[in-house]
Amino acid sequence: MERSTRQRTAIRAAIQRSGQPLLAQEVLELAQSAVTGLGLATVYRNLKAMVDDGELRLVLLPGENPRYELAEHAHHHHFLCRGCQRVFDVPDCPGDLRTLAPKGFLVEDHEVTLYGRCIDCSMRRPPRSRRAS
Amino acid sequence: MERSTRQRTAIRAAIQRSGQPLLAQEVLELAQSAVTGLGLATVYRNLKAMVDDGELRLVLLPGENPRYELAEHAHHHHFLCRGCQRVFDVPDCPGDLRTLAPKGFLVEDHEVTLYGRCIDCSMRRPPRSRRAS
DNA sequence: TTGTATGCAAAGCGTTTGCAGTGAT
DNA sequence: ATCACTGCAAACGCTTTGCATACAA
Repeated sequence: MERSTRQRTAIRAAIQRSGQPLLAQEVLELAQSAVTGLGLATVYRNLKAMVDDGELRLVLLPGENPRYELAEHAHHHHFLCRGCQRVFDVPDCPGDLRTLAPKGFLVEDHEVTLYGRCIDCSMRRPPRSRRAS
Repeated sequence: MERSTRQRTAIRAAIQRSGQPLLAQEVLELAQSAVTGLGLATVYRNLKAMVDDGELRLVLLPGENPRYELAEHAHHHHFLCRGCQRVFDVPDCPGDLRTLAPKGFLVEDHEVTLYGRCIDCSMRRPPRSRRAS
């Protein structure tokens, strides 16, 4: 049976309050303000359990360590800000990408990641150039 | 100055012959047939040097270890086969994805990964269902 | 001969696991 | 009183680095 602990409550609250996909390390830091002495292994174990429960979703971006977000939202993608390294939800989806694959290949899923500057960082220090995307 | 060694030659040849993005471990195994005693550290050092030279391109897919491919081709994406774990080039590109991002966000780049079954695996053992993509 | 490249082993980094002790039920 | 959960430390898988030797120039 699954028990309700201060640790799990703090971990859930940290992700809920942040509103963004978080790294395990970020979850630890946020949750430690509620539970001093919280250990990283506990964070990992709870994150894994919550993903298995379907409460959280694993957010995997190319070359990035795993992040975790609430599993509320439907199919969506992510935006990684090169200024602050934060990840934001992208509610839209380019739609059917099946036609991109070579003939005879079956496309079951797709993943789209956008890179650039979030609204905060684009106002703070605009990039000098931007490749077309 | 950069030297031409049996090791580097074998590493380059392995990637050229395979025609697919390869993991460091896969490069090692292929190149070892030409250079017995080849070490993994040498593979990593050469891959890194060749990426810096612009000869190779790093292929980062969500949740996957880095792969390496020849830097010949223009902008393209990748298809990861769930049957054989091999990665294939996807020559096409959905095009402009800038409009997907929230207002005020600057999109500089994008990455698209398709998941499914390659032509070999789709003929060998067709999947029972396929989500729309 | 010179100094980059190599192979091995050790170190790093993020994540997972073993274990004895803690605490929710 | 149970037994799942916790914290710590050790183990893991992949990648990088230190160091003495080998070899391309």
